[in-house]
Amino acid sequence: MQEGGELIKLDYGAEEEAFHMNHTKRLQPFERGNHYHGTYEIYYLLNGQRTYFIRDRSYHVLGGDLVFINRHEVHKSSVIGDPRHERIVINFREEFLASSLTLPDVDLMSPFRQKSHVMRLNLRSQMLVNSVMDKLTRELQERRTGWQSAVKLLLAELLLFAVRQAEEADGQPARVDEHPDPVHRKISEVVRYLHAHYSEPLKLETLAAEFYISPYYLSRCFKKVTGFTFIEFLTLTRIREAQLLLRRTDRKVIDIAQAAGFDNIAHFGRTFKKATGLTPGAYRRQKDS
DNA sequence: CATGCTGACTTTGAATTGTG
DNA sequence: CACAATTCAAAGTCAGCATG
Repeated sequence: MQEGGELIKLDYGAEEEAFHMNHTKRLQPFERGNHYHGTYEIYYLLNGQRTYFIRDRSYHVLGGDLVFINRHEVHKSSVIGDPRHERIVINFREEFLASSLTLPDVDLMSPFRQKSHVMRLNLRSQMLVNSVMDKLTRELQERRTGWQSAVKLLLAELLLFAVRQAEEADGQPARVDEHPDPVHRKISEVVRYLHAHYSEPLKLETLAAEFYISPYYLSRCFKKVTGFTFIEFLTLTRIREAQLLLRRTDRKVIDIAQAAGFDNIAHFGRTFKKATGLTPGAYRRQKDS
């Protein structure tokens, strides 16, 4: 991972903390490897342009766009054209707001559940977001009395803004374009296919045949777009489904393994433990995260 | 750009044995 | 009985290098 060209980097708190903000300006190409986590993420691109892969498609993100990524959603940003860009990333946990702020008339988390992950803002809205970001930065830097409350309130303000913005945009769809690169579109199709068929036996070769491309090419393009290898992605999808079923149902582990696409329990257990650190049974008994 | 080959590496499945 | 761990060979994947 290249680190050159960073001009501003403000980090507050470790990854595990409830709230985390990072403002970075880059001149050199930079790829943050694919990942997913239990925190909500707000990505604000101040200028430049990026490709952002989220869940099953690539977005062409421009300066002034706000991106909302739900917990556990797979995402990865990468270069498109000019590598220079400036961006703010905010991560926070559910409890951060929920534990101290109850707003009965609005659901602040709704922006994370929208159909489109990217919100394109007009200049006026961008100014508003900029000012909230500035205030957040200042609070985090100066840490004056009550700064933690101030951060919560500012985050709530940002989210409330997004909720309203989403409502307005509902009328006139300010659609964010599908990614221009045909390879990205193709891989989006493949990912959607995987999301629909993970419970069946799948291998690269048949998948490639399904989409009329060579397995070699598919393997490479898939990695380039999603940041995951084919197997990594497929396993991730299956494990997450299994986790869901373990949490939400009381079906037997064997059935769940089957439903998630593992036709071999031994292999399922092994893979599950590697991915989550727990055996399926232990995971079910824990029931947090 | 799309593809093919190769060899190192990882994943998978069946059988078996262990645990509560 | 339901689940977990281990072992081992076969099957599958993937990065690097090569090609039209």
